[in-house]
Amino acid sequence: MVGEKHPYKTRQRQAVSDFLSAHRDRYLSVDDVFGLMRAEGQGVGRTTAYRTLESLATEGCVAKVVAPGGGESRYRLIDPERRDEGQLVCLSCGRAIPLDCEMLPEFYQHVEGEHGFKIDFSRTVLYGLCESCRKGD
Amino acid sequence: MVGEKHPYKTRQRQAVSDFLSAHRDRYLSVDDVFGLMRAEGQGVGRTTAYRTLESLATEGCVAKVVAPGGGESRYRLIDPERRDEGQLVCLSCGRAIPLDCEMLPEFYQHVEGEHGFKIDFSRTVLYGLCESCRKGD
DNA sequence: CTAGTTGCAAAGAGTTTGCATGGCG
DNA sequence: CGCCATGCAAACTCTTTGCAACTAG
Repeated sequence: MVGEKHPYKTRQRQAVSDFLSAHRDRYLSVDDVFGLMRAEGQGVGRTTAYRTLESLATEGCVAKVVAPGGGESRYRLIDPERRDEGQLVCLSCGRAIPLDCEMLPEFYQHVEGEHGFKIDFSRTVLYGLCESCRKGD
Repeated sequence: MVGEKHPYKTRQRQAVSDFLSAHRDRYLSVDDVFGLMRAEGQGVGRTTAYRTLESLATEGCVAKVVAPGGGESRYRLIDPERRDEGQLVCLSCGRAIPLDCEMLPEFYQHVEGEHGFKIDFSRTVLYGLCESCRKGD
């Protein structure tokens, strides 16, 4: 299970963790989690979905970001195996693509050093169009 | 006036444009616009404030940015004179800061050329901690 | 048994929509 | 005059909170 820092291990918390784990390539809204889990017969209350996702985000297991236009928050399990900085999300297909790029820390440090702003990449998403959507559309 | 693509030129639209123009250095919430304009005797309806700001953002004259938790949106007139593409938002104080940085287009082009992903900076916000919050906290 | 967890219902903040009125061209 | 813009009130969306019932340890 993902967030071990909790006193109680409940069915709901386990189920949300498993669900996130099964959808690592997407940022999911609370309603995605609520609705899809219910459809799979692994339902949890909406309030519980909010609380569990929020708590996993605070623990640092989950990246929480806001949708491009505003509106709902979205969550994605952080992969501890990879240096999980830099997430690209395609505005067309919605897929999250990890950006493994040597220029990223450079950019990161430049903004911190020259502009005094420390970017938090677990809260930041670069929105745009992925390669296949640019060709397809 | 800022957004010339509209059939009618109304007092309200003019007033909102002028107001944004007089506060180019700040990101304003709808309530800032609504409240401050009213205080100055240049009031517009709240609905009109929403509609005008949204329309200016769609036209590309105005940058729209959402608060870290997904709270209110904030708007700022884009300065065509500057490389005005990056939007920083502080996770602690919520302040939005324009990023005028020569490295930004470089980074942008690198990600497009080398990683095949075309970042849309009008939809992207970099979240993190601003200078004063890093010192203060 | 005790403290943390759940989930319904209600409250809350921010935003959008329906619709009658008013103003631009 | 026709069409679009305005603005009030109501509806809507997303999220948080109150609270009684439940459950892991």
